[in-house]
Amino acid sequence: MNAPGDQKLGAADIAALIRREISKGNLQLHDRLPPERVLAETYGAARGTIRKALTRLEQEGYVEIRAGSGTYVAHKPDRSTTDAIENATPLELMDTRFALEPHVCRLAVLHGRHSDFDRMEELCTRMEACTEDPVGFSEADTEFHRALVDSTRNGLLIWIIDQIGNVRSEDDWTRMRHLTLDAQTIRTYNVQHRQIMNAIRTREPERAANIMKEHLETARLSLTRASET
Amino acid sequence: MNAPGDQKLGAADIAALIRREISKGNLQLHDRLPPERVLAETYGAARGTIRKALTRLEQEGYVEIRAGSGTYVAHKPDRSTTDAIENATPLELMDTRFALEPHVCRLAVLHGRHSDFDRMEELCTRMEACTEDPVGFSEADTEFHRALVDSTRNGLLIWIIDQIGNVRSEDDWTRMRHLTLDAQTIRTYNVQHRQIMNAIRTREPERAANIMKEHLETARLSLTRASET
DNA sequence: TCCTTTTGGTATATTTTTGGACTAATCGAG
DNA sequence: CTCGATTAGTCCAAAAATATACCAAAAGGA
Repeated sequence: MNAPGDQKLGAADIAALIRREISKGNLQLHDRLPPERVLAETYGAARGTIRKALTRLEQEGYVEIRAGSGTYVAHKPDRSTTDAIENATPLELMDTRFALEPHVCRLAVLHGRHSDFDRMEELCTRMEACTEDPVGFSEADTEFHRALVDSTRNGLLIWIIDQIGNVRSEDDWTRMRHLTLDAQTIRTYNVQHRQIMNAIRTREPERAANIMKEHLETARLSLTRASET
Repeated sequence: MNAPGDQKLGAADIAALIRREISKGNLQLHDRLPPERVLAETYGAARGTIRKALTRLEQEGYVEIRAGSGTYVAHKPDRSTTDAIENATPLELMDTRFALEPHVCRLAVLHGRHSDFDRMEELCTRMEACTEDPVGFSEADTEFHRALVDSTRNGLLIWIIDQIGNVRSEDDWTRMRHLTLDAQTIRTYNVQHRQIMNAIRTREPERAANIMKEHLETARLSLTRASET
């Protein structure tokens, strides 16, 4: 494990290593870490050094030291961005989109500008030319939803949906999605996209939101149908 | 990256390299960077040069130099996560909650368990005891909304709302929020929370969502009223 | 229960490491 | 050539790390 090139580790280094193990989740809440004397050996340092590192981690709230008993993890791992999103199941993603996108439509009505809408209709046109090209359609579709949320001018929403979109563009999800994309489904989507655009143009927030819900419902059906195959 | 053909690096170059490592996150907060003598060797420069670079980085606030101890990173890497959320305005947060929380209610009806609902009602009781204690109420309120989203069992949603909640617990936002929390407002909130709970208990997703919308509308009004003061 | 082992807590003398400061020689471009 | 930056040394003092010993609380087995 310890390669020959292991340099000397100071208390700060060891603290950083353990802190990272905890943040990463390798050491979970209430886990007991090895005795100081063992840690000393594994890290190749003296016990006093380990002790300094642990004392520091205790002050930072990462661990709790109980005399005679041991040292215990006392800190929840940070759920990192990537973890939360990468571990999300397709259904979780779907539910999240169900929460966000209809309201995004409402906000688009409120805050969107003509130039935003022009761009979105341009993408609609592009999608309509892709009836026989699922991959091309999928790309344009992602861009469309991205443009939609952009038009809300809400940086937080944009960021959230961007994160979600990053997953959607990979893995099984994409593959599964492409399976469901026959010409008929694409035509349905295109109609819905146009309807959404019209509702936004005519400043009808609730109608836009409702069509988006239908749109997502259609997508969810395709998804479950595909996963049953 | 630094191929054998590394030409002579000046103090400014080395400072730039290290600065970049820190910004990129390869060197994280509290990490100790190698001793000056080692850096001198790895960068192929004399110790005095390294020293100049480090001194400069210290003045810029990237590192902290402790005599006899070492040089430590004292700068958080730019994280898009925290940036997007920390720069969010209260109104953006509000719109995002408007998107998420009503749908969270629907999902709570679908996926929540009795134990979840018990916990939420316990929090309702706690809030009702805080009519004259805005701070206590606020804490319980945050926990309530957290418990609500927990009951959806959707890790992605939980993470998103967790992130948003972390901001909400700080800064002007909290201060502004407390200003708006007179006893009357708290009573209104409590009634709404109870109504939401009832709708979830009786498995009425749309009713729960609608009451949550009202609840958020109330909160938004309080907010705008406060910001006009 | 009692006894042993394990574990953290403390103390201390010693050695090593590390940054701080200074200097003279060297290199490079204007 | 001159001027600035760089280099390659040296010595210093503070900080950290080591090695060792002993104590007290907790845990576990007989």
